[in-house]
Amino acid sequence: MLDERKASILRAVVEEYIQTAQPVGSGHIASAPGVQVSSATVRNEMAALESDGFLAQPHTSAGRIPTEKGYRYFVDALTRPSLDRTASQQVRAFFDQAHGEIEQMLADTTRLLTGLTDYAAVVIGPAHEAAAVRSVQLVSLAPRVALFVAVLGNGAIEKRTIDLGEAVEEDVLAAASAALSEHVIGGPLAATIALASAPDPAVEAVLGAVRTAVATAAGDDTDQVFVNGASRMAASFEAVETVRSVLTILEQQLVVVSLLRDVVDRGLDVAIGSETGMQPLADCALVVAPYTVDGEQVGTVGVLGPTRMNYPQALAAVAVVGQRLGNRLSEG
Amino acid sequence: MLDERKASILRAVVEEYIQTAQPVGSGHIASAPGVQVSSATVRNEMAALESDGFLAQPHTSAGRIPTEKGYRYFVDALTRPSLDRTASQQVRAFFDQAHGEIEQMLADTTRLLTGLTDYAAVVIGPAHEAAAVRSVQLVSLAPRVALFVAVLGNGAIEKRTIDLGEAVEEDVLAAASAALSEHVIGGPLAATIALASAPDPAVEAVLGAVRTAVATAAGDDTDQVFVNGASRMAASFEAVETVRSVLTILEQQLVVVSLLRDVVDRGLDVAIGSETGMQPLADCALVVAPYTVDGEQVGTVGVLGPTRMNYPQALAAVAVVGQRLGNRLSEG
DNA sequence: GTTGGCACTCGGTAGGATCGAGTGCCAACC
DNA sequence: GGTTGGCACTCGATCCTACCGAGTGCCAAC
Repeated sequence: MLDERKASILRAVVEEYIQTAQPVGSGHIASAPGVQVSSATVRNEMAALESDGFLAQPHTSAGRIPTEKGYRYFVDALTRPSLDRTASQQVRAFFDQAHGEIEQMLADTTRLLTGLTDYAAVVIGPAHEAAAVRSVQLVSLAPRVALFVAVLGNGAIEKRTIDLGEAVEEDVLAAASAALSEHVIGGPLAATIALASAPDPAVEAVLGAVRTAVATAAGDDTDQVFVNGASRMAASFEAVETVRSVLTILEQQLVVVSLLRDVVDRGLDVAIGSETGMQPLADCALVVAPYTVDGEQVGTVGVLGPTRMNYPQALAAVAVVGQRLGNRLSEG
Repeated sequence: MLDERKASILRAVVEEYIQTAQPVGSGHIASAPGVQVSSATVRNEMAALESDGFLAQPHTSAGRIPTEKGYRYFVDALTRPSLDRTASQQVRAFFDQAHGEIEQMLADTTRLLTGLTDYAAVVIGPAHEAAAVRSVQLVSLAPRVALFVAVLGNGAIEKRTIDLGEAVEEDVLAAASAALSEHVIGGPLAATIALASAPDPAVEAVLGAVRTAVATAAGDDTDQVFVNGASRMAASFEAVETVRSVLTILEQQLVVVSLLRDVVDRGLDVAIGSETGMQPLADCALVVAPYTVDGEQVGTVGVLGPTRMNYPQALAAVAVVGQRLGNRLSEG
């Protein structure tokens, strides 16, 4: 725990550095509001903060910049989420008029977040496993190929191509559809698909193909990920190499999902630099918030920016968007 | 038209510059295979090529770099698409094992293209307008909300949230589904949706809602766009600012679609720099190829790289991938 | 028409001087 | 004892200069 004055100085350093991206010297801090001591005193305190690991010096005769520990303390103890009026109005307006397909809405949500924060935004869609099935159907596409289509309660669709092996009559397909409907509708897809069966061996063969098709891809890459604002990363960093490696991460949906999930599972709302566990994100910070639909945690929203991000704003934006998105999806 | 020797020199300059990204001097060219004259002669020819607008000099005492006109001549007259063995095997292997959902396959196709070329890849999915409908269905999601689901012949799904205005009985929804099925199945969705009607006013009301919902969003953003390898842009350019503006373009799906469509419509397979018509792409070249399904042109594949891209390779890769993708989608 | 020769250009690099923001330390002060 | 003004010091950034060399344009000779 830092004493009052050290805390004020650390806060001032972080805030200044976030704004200017330049190492900040004792002079600037001494003239900042909230610090009423001379630059010499500030220097002493900053030296102490440095030896405690909250600040670092790029080189001897430069100002200080916050370390990861410094940012962490800032986030945990020195600031609180805050969203300005226009931003919260923007959020309100967005969710008031949001409508249409769920995928479109989630994609638009990423745009909202990048607009609010000017960082890259990620939204992970509600997991399909949990959602109740409203309708299932088998549609013949080609003599030996059918499409299994399940409509979920939230308007999402789960589909799977079924290789039937041999030509199957329309009415067998219809019978299989009926058998599936009977057992699956109203429950979650993954859990109930095993229950469907039929006495007729031809129908049963089709059901078998459907079961395996649904099982194989389940939980694998069924998560829908929406990413937006990757171009903002280029604005946040000087080095092209940094931009490239961060973009590479953002392009890998599976990596992004596990990254966000991991952070949420650790109970964090911010992961700073190495806390992300990914070396290419050493200069990045990730702000996340899970959202709940009908009380159940089903997805995550987040923004990815430089470690010197505007944490109060990002935290507030992500929190309120997650909250609102959950509400919006809960009402159906 | 350039004489033989000027052509050889231009080709050598372009090839060298593509490889090294450095202005190339007369000495290098004179020692290149296919040019048997002294550097002095090369200098004379290069001066001529410059005054004809094929080459440019960054500054007086530097080598030459190709202009857009130089690249254009190179592409049109000095080179032919060529793909090395391993690359064509990669393509073959990919399409031999490609299977599953169409969206997944298209997304994987972008990955194939970035892998082949090391540039950003774009695939525009088959337009839904043309595809024959295999199945339509109305699924109730909430008391006043239904989901219209159409399964298309290629395995794609078109869906639309329907705001019913007031609560509608299950059986009315079923009747509307049946009426839709009757008129729409077998034809293209956009064209046949207007035909569906029913005597019962309650059912007709539902059908009206469906018609407007399908009509409003038709042809708007129904194109599926898949982009991959944006991080490669960062590797191609020095300036972060360039990377940022190109990324901004790639993030706007509508812009990407109209860009590719525009190039294809002009009958080009390559758009170089300002030929793209987009200022931020001044340093980029776009290689595209439309693909056909059952003889009809339904989509486009392309790669976006720096103007100094490997045209022979990119042209060949895009052409063969477009060809194979069309075949793959035609066989159903 | 081609070529070797040559003076010239000019970006890139290296070395050196200077500047100034910022530091650590110390003695004086309250 | 904590705070502060003063001061010598550090070191990156900036600017200048010299220099190098790749490359050019031009010209006279072949």
